[in-house]
Amino acid sequence: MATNIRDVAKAAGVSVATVSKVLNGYTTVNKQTKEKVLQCVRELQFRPNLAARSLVGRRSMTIGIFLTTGLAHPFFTRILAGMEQALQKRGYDLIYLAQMSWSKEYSLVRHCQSRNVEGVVVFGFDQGGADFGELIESRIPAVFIDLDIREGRAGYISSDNLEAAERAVAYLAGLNHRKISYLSGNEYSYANRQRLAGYRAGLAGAGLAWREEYVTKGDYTRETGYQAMQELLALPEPPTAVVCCSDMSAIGAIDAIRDAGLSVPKEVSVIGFDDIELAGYVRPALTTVRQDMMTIGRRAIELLDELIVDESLAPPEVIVPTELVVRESCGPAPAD
Amino acid sequence: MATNIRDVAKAAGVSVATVSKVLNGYTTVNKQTKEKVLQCVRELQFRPNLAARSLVGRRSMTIGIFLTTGLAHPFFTRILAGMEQALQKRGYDLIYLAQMSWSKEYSLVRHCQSRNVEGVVVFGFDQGGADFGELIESRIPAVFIDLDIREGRAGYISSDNLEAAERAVAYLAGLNHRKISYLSGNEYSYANRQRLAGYRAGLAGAGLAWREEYVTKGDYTRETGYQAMQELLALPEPPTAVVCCSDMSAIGAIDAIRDAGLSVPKEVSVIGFDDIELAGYVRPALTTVRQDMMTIGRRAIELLDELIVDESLAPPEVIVPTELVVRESCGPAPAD
DNA sequence: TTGAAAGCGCTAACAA
DNA sequence: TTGTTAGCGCTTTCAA
Repeated sequence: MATNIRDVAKAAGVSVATVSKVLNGYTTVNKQTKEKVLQCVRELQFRPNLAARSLVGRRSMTIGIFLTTGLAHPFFTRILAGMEQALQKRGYDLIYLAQMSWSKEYSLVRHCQSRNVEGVVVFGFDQGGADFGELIESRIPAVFIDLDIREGRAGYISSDNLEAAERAVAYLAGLNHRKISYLSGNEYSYANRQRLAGYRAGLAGAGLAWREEYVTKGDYTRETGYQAMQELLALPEPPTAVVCCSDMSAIGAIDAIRDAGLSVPKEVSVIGFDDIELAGYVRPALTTVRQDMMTIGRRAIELLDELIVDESLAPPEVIVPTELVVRESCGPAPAD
Repeated sequence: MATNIRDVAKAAGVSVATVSKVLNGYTTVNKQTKEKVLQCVRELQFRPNLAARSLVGRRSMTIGIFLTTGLAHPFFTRILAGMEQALQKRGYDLIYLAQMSWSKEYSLVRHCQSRNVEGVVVFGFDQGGADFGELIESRIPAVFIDLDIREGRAGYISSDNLEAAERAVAYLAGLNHRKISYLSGNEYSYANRQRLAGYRAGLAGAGLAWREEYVTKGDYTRETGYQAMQELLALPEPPTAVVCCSDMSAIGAIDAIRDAGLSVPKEVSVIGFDDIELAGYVRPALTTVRQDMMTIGRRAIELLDELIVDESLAPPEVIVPTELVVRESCGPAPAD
């Protein structure tokens, strides 16, 4: 069986209370006693049982992560990798809340409580896709990724989508493009809405008019990217440049452009979004907006830790800068 | 605060013991009492506190996952996605054991015990890279992925690497290749060793001689793939076909072939391993061995569950079949 | 068929 | 400065 606090107490010749005090950093312990206890802890490789500890109201050092996107999300690994260092540094383990199914029956809050989760990271929800009222009310600290919820003890973190899209448009305008389109992602996605706003701002900044028909619908996938691009190309005045909501949709768009007998970037320039691994491998290599998902993951944990530690902390909002990665899919606007 | 068993007991007008019995499926409860209790549980959305439950020796419904590869591993997401369904179905949550650093101080066993983890899946270790003696001794159920440990309550699961490499060689031999090379991954990787053995078997099956110089060193990465291929091409009698230990190393090899002024598959055929997303996107698209990581993930959880539930179960060994995905990177051997 | 009570490993209030 | 003890939420033995 695992060693417990009584084994340590016995070995050190003190009471369990003393061991507990040493372990919890109380200063009212004699220095020598403390040393003795610490040594026994090391020798026995004692680790307090976290179930027992959290049962008495102490910290469980557990952070939950909750997703709907499913694990298949292209970013998930990078976010997790970013979280890893922060988790280790602050002593948390991450529990993947798999027992969910977003139904009436299921309560994320209950799940967290039953597991003594100290805080939760939520990722992959669209606006209006789920009701987080219960979570907010419960006052369980929460950090949302890519969803602008900021209330009670819940805050959020996301890339600077607005600025990124604006810059993408400006970059294209600098290449003399005047017919610039935006290939949308999921309509209710916060990130997509921000990008759309950035696109609009970029247009304005470049002195270009907003054209309803230049904004298509889609859902971030290659398939809808392909389809949307086809529609764009069928327009009386097709765009010469497209800002895409994701790299996958950009790849779909490029396929459509190619299938229409046109070339990228000669006749149409394409900018992706995300900079997934694929972006550098496809031909032409994608010029794209790089999202710093490692930083987002790391900061998410840091924010959550702050929310956990400080009950009265104002709900944070963190916007992480992006980077335009110039590769081969954009070129000067073709002469009319 | 969260509802507890006493709230339920009060609401149902029974004792906590009765509620507990209902919750744990005891049959010694009056049917009406049971109904009443169940209804209160639903209404209050009661979920037993798992910390308390596991403290009294009951199940924690927690499975740990432990990696050294780091999260960046290309398969990790797919494995996790495979695990997801099995976890949900069997009622487990997955805890990512982040507090590790493979040092003398750290004890995976203690970590598991302190978190009341019922079983652990281990992924990303090379043979001899770590000592799992303590884990085996502890009798904590464990399932290793891609590492052939089978002892006590620990078993493993992996792709059929041997058969896969053998088939790859046979495929190439069928294309009339007689100078077939193996581009190695990490020397101490179990998967790599199996593939090497498969390569050898394939050679034998095709009546080809083993040539020391046709087996290179590497570590699965694009960089070492590039380098190894360069060495191969510098040989007096360079191979006309290469079986690679991974898709990334295959991509590196293709780069090297191209940089040497040769073409794939015209002058050199290349087979990858894994079938990562990229494999279908590079030019030429990679012919490769597809590993079914979703199945590996799912089965890993299922195996672990069986080990947890049945104390005396023999340590399992599961080999998952692979599939040769034929794309564009292999062709007939060039005429001499 | 039900309930009272002990105890899992730990922390913290209180007493010594 | 140290130890005794109650109690966290739950399960389980034993008695009713």
